[in-house]
Amino acid sequence: MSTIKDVAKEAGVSVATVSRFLNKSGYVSENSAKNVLDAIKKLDYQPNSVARALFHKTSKMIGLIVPDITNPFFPELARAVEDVSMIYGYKVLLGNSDGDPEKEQNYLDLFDQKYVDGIIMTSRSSKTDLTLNTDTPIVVLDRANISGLPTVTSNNYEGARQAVELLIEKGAMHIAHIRGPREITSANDRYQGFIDEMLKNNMDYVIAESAFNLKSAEEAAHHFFDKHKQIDAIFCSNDTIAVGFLKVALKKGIQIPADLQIIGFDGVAFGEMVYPELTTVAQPIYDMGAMASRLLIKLIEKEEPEQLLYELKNSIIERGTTRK
Amino acid sequence: MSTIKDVAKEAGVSVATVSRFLNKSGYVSENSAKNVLDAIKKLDYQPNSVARALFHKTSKMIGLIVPDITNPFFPELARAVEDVSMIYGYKVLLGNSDGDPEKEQNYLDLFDQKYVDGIIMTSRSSKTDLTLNTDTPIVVLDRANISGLPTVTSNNYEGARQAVELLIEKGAMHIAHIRGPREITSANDRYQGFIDEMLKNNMDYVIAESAFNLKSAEEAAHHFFDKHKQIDAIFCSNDTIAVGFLKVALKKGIQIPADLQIIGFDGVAFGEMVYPELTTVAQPIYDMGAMASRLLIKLIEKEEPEQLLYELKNSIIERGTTRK
DNA sequence: CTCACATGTGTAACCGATTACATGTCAATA
DNA sequence: TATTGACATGTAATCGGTTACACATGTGAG
Repeated sequence: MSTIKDVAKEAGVSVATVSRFLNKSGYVSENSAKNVLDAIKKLDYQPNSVARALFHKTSKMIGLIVPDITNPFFPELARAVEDVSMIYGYKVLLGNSDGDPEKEQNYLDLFDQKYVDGIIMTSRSSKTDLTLNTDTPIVVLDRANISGLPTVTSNNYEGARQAVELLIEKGAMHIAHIRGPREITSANDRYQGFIDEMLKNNMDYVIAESAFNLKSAEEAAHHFFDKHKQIDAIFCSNDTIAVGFLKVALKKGIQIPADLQIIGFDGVAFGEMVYPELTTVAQPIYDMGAMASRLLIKLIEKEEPEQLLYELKNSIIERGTTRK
Repeated sequence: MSTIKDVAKEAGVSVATVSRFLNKSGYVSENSAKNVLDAIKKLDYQPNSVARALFHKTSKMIGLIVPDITNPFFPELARAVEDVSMIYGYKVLLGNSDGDPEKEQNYLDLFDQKYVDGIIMTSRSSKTDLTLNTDTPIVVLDRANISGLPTVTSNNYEGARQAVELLIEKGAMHIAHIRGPREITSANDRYQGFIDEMLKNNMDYVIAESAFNLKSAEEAAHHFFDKHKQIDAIFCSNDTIAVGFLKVALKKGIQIPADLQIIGFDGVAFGEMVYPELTTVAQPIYDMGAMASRLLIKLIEKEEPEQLLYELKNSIIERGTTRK
């Protein structure tokens, strides 16, 4: 690897001139410019971004913290973040936190040491759990409960409401909701949206609970179907739960969607892999990631963003687990 | 953010002493050590890793290039890489290449500029497509065709063979293989394993082809089922294709596994989400990622690794798309 | 009583960039 | 002719660490 000194020597100028050439700052004569350019090509020189980072206290990197990249919601988010960051010249440092505030703090510290320019995190921690370095802008994604920080979410409440509307419109009489964990804001919002819309329609409902993973969902489903024979529609707090219920229902020989309609939440890719395909309230996952990146980059570049809270709209995708 | 100078001043010693203390190198008196430690705590000092990186030409980061983190195979790999890297104190810089050699090259260059200590890449490019910086160790994952580089794969040929064995054992008489793209080594190996085992058993076979995505698989499946009525078992080149065929078969009212058995390859999470659950040749995805990290870290730390090619074993997971 | 060596510490060079500042040339202007 | 400002370039300080080296001091061996 050649350095700016090598280039300077090769071009017969000082390092300052090379630097000015590279950054198009200050004056460089045409002649020098040519020599420097030739030298750069000859030596295959690439400026060292660590040295730059040290001087500028800036790394052109953004840190991304997700609970678990293995959870199908996050790869798409991560992809979006990377895609738009890339456009603006930022690279992505990835961290999995498992939702553990300690791991989150580790990454936060680490990111600061590396002079990342900004951080995007999906977290259920509250502001008080974390020591935030106030010079580094942070955008919070999906779970909107680190109060005061710029946030990108979707309207979970409204999405849940619409899910219920759809089920009713499709003739459902006895609707159940499988809610997600109580620590997760979005699960609570979806729950509330469900409740409110049911009450508005004067309908009775059944609530069950499951974690956001397949195993937990299947267990819940087994219990559920043993107990509640009359239910003809289920709104699940996310697609994983929905798929778990779908599987168990199929196994029990329940006709989907004739006897039982199911609607999930998230709009994650595997909703299309199951049969019947899963009807769901789709979050604009990619857009949320892209939005978060753009917001963060505005913050980094000290532009005034229009808003600090972006709540994107969900849209219902009707597929095979609800009636035509 | 406080610097080593602040700490030195606070502790009443020179920066060299602080540095020696931090790195446990050279001599530091007990008294100085105590003062330094107090100062560090008081100032909440964290050494700046950019400055360190500049001096050491080392960043404690490893670069990970995957084609597309959105492809369900890679999150688990990425997770494994991050988990073991973390243990050894390395962080992960992520890049999606979309299999494009130009993007791969971009990340490679970028990683060098950032002084990453090593690189893990999943790539179908050949060594000649890429300009590799020879000081930075690289481990290639999954697709073993950048010849000469240390590699971690699974035995695709053998896995395919076993898949055929299983189908025959389960009474399949007319077996088809849906092969993956010809540019992908692992798809070719699986194809070859299929062919060889079929010939060995003196059986006729049908070959069809599909890209590794759901849409392409479903299209292929529609064509396939229209044309080949007598087929009673299908070995698919990966789980995505298998799920696509499963869906279309179910839609056509084909009984699975009674009339048609299906086996996939990869062992990706959504194989358990469909019903019937997908029988598959499971790659030890997490282990492969972990192995690649450990191998890379050995290379980084100039330890002599035992081997340069690790070929892990696949294992068949019998689930619902093959007979009991 | 020296000498050798372990212990302890500070000064300054260095990693590879950026940039403030000084210096110098040259043409246009007063 | 003296002054000014645009153009051009180099020197050296700086970012925040690490470490070679020089220079103490103290202790035990010969």
